Amino acid sequence: MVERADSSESNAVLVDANAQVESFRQTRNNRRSELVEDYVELIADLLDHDHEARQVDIAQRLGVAQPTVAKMLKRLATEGLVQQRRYRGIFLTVEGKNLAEKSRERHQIVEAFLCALGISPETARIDAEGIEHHVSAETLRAFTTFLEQTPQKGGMAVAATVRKI
Amino acid sequence: MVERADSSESNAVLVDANAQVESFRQTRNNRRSELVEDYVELIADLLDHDHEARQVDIAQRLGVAQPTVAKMLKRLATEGLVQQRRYRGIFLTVEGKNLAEKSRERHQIVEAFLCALGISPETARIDAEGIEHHVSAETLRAFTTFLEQTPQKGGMAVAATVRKI
DNA sequence: TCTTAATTATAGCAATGGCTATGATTGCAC
DNA sequence: GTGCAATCATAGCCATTGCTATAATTAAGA
Repeated sequence: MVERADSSESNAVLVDANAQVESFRQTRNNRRSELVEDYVELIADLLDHDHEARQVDIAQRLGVAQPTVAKMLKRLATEGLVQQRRYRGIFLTVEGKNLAEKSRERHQIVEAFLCALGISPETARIDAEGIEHHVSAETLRAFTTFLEQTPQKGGMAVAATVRKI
Repeated sequence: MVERADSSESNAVLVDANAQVESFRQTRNNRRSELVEDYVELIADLLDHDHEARQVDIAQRLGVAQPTVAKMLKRLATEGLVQQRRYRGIFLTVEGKNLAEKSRERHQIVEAFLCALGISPETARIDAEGIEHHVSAETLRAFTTFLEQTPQKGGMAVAATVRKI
């Protein structure tokens, strides 16, 4: 190891390296599962609403091309989350349904929480879409607690949002 | 367009498709800039602390291999965010410093906000690392407002965190 | 000075997530 | 039943972000 400027030369404080690397690793892991969660959540919504989930609709809602969806669905099928019959719609397996339900609940809590903070519904919707995948169980509990403690704004929002489907 | 089950057959409510696609697009955009922000923020921290930022240190803190860092630094250099001299440390350009400062501030507000909600410091650190990149200006303002309104917990946390460097 | 350890650069590979273009299939309408 | 429009499958491309292995360069110490 080459000698270098000692930290005592600076009054700057740095987060512990081991802790920081853990944060980055966790975040990279979350990033990898984000897409999967988005898909199953969207498929569940479409199934509830239209009683079927077609590739074209998924593609249109995600804003990507249909072959992109086809490729991802293959992956989800090999992971046992969806069941696809050629030229038929997509269906969720039990495991897929469980993941979808978990993701949807978390998504709605995050979105309701942001609304309860006074953030506009549009911004809350956009930000929740990105934030939801990085919210740990502990943070989700804190959000829920906050919502319960502010019924004047949050309570109704949760009720309205959680009961959306 | 093939006729399909009408939505009136279900009491499920679906978010407007145009709005939803916008959320997903925004999130994909955010994901693309996440890494850049992580790098410049980390480089700024290392420069403040050690007066130099070496590839090996960046790699160690991010938990990735050194060639991964080398490749990314090339990209940051072509984007005008860092200046690298072969076999020398990395330095931030003015533009890089600005981005780093913005990212760092946002990061610290998010982390302090989570702490103020009663979330443990470890969890707050991990979750903030993932959440920060998906927090819009409006949401950041809401977080700041919340921190100012809860000085008993949040105020000190912000002060301590924001003044960390 | 000269060796050597640390650091950086580069080559090449894999997985992921996009895309366009095009062919295969299905199912409704006639 | 047949044809056509919609949908899905597949091929092949690109960019990104990770990796290992290895070469090149720097700088510290003997």
